[in-house]
Amino acid sequence: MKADEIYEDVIGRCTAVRTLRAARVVTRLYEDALREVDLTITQFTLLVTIGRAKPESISKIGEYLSIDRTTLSRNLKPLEKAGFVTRGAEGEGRRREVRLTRAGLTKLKQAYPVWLTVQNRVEKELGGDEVDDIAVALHRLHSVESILH
Amino acid sequence: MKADEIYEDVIGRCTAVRTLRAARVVTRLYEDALREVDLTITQFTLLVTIGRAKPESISKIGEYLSIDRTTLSRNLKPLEKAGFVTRGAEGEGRRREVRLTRAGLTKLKQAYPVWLTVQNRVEKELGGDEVDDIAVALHRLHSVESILH
DNA sequence: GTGATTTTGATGTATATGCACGCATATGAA
DNA sequence: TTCATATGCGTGCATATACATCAAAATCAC
Repeated sequence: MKADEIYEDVIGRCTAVRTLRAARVVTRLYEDALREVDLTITQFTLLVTIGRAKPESISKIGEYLSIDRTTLSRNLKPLEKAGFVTRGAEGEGRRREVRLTRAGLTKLKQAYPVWLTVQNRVEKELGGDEVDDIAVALHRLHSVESILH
Repeated sequence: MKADEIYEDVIGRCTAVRTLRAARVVTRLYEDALREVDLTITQFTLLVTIGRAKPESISKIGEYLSIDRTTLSRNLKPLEKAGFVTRGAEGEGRRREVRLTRAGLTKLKQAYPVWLTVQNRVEKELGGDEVDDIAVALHRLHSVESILH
């Protein structure tokens, strides 16, 4: 196969190229804003997910966000250190409940308006319908993983 | 604002949550396959981009892929070490042309069928139209960055 | 041509990501 | 009960990501 044909094919339709590039762009937009409240977008997401789900294990968080548990094990450390999240004591069995602390909730409430500003800006620029399309498409993509495995 | 309202709002429509989750899923799909030829999806993408664009600087690669030049500076190291990519000699000015070597092209040709298999599988599972929607939506998203900055 | 500005690049630091692996725990089978 | 299997967790390792900062080079203004 000609090299040029490979280049055009991959650049022309690789889903990974597009998705990863989009992820970089989106990450930068949200991180730019959230820096003001000293949170990364992942940390913000984790605070929300933990507050909402009160997960009985980090593995559960991982299922929802499609993050490997070993990654989460490390992602939680800055949040624990900052006192935004607590985990069940080490001794009580293997499963360790994850909980949002009062300080974590305070931080979340402080970060929410910042998130809202970026979110609204992104939706406005993309157009509501388009955001819906992305939502549907990405949700579908999320489901694909289990199908393929 | 009630905590529950924050949770539902963010989980319900955060573009970053959706995009990053999609990126993790997609990354895993492609990396699973490409492991066979000992490349990450980013490395594969870089080989294609460099081969095609023959970029006169890493900054140019970054523009196309929306990757920070400092990130690229490091991402290229494994590829240089493996002999897939060369850079203009250190002495000849600040800009250093990036080129795909013969070994890099060989590796790319070896990896292409592997990529093709995943790509076709993903497109089949998502459906062609849907992939187009994603493409359009993500391309639009890519443009947003410059609008907002 | 010289000086100011911009562009380009690399390193320090910190987070994010996940695989391989080993360990602890919980569950089920006999 | 005891052994085998499932599940849950953390560390070692490697890559990915980008900001702040410093240094070098290129470009522009005059």
